[in-house]
Amino acid sequence: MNLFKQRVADLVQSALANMGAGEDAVGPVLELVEIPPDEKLGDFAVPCFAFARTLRRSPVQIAEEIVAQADRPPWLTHIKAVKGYVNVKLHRGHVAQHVLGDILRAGEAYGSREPNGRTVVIDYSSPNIAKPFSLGHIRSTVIGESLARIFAHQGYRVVRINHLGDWGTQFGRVIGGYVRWADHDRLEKEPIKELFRLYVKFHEEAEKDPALEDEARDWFRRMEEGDPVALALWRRFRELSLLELERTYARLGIRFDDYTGESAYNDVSDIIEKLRALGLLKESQGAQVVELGDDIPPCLITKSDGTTLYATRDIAAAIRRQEQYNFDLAFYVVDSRQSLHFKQVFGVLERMGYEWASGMEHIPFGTLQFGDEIMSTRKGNVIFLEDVLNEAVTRVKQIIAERNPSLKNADEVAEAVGVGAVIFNDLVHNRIKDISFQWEDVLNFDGDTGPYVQYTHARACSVLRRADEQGARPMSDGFDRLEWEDSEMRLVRLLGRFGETVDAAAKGREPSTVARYVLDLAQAFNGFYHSNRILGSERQAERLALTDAVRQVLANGLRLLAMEAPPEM
RNA sequence: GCGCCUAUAGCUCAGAGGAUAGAGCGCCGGCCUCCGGAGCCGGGUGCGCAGGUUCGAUUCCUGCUAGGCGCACCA
Repeated sequence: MNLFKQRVADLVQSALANMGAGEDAVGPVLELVEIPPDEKLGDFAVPCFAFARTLRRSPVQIAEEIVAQADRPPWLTHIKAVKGYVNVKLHRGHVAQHVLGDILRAGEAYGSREPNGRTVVIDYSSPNIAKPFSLGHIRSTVIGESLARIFAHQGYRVVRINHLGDWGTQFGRVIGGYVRWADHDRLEKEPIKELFRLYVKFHEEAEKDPALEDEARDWFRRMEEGDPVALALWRRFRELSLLELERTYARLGIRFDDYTGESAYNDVSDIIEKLRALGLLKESQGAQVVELGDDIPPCLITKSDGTTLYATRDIAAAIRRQEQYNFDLAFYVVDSRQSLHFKQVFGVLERMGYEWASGMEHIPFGTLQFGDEIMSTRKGNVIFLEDVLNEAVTRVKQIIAERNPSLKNADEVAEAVGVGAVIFNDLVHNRIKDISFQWEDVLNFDGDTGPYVQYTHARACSVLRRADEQGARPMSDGFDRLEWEDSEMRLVRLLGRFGETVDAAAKGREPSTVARYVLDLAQAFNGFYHSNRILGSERQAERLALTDAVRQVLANGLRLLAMEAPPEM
């Protein structure tokens, strides 16, 4: 639809020029073009209030003059001045031909852009290993993956990075717990759960006996110094955890390109040397810091005991990523509570003189809350992602058994729909808002949910399948020669907005824009479906084409959300 | 104390300066021997408060109120 939007802008622009108001006087019209609130008014509208000052006439008059001055090209059927707006209706056949033709031609690539030669590296998910993958991690994981798909669709080369939390004092605690209380049988059978138990127990005991924290710090110091005993334990924990993690990612349809974790950056002496050489490093209370001006607190580079901090490793990681991938943009899909941390990291990189630091961006998201409490791994107050996925899949299986017992691949479909429900429930929310996790929301599949969208897609597939069985063929060309009805055009217009929806999602780094769009499209199609006959109608061929276009765009949208689109469910 | 984020319908949330502010959940009432009822249609009280910018503010700015979060050796 951008094509038509541009045409409308050009039309009005040249009408204004005829009236003696060139672009230098009134500015670009394109930015003003909008979609009227009521479709009866037209496809596009240009408000004329902004021209009133320079033209020294009322908006109502200006709109009328524009209408009088404007050309009447064949793609336009109606141009009218209403209360200071210029309202334009497009030739329905031209629009349908443009939109449906594009969808048919592009298929999976509909709504995408040509490769732009730019690279974006996206750091997301990045769980602490040796802790279970809790529900708290799902936001970063699904938002990051969706952004990866959206940016790939926008023509970027995307590098998916999982910056594993495989280093740090939490391993000191796990080792501390391991040497005291390990259940070796259980460690073999349920490694993650056992390691987690040790971690939680250690944390609880340390609240009673603060000396334990010193012991944990000591274990971590030994790791950093290369102590073979500490490292062997650490390596085992890491391997066990990674196996579990990869199984979960497989369920979510995610494959990372780079699993370089924090442990790769435990030697940051070169960074520290560079900071010192640049004169950025200052000593403060025994620690080394970089000062960042009056607005934000200094960034801590090393602790007083000489060990490194998260920020230091993030700085090292950023430099390595730039060297390895030569990125234009680097996203960090991380909890909004860490925004100060990223300001500090980016600030240090800028002060180090790295121009590419301007392409670094923290993509914050709100906290997932459970009831009134924030989920805290330390307190053991967590819900495991696997449990949520399993509950959702079980619920889907029940529904399939009730309503579609003859479905083939029922288990596979239940997995796609159950997992999709969980993903969608997260992505449909604006990412910056806090989400309160409710079982009844995740396990409800009516209304604005993933299964609703998938169901609509399956329904469209079902219609097309039946048509095929009857030998009915969708129309494939010549859409411009038809008279299109209101209800059909409503769908065509919506289909035509998919590309700009993906643009907006990319620009705002906001997957929920796509989630909202697929809901709108599903809703519009279901409305159409219930009030219009497709098969057996006089308009069967064009409505089948419309159905196929809806199927395609829903599938494309779901894919950008990292969801499956099963043809039956 | 300083800083960041949030405030829209009973609840969960859309609305990135424009014409009567929209969905879903829940509640009530409907849906054709026919393409999938995880569906469709109907029913409504709302932009936290006060200023400002603008032809026009739910949207931008300032202040206030309320909630959440962060602020040196955790990540």
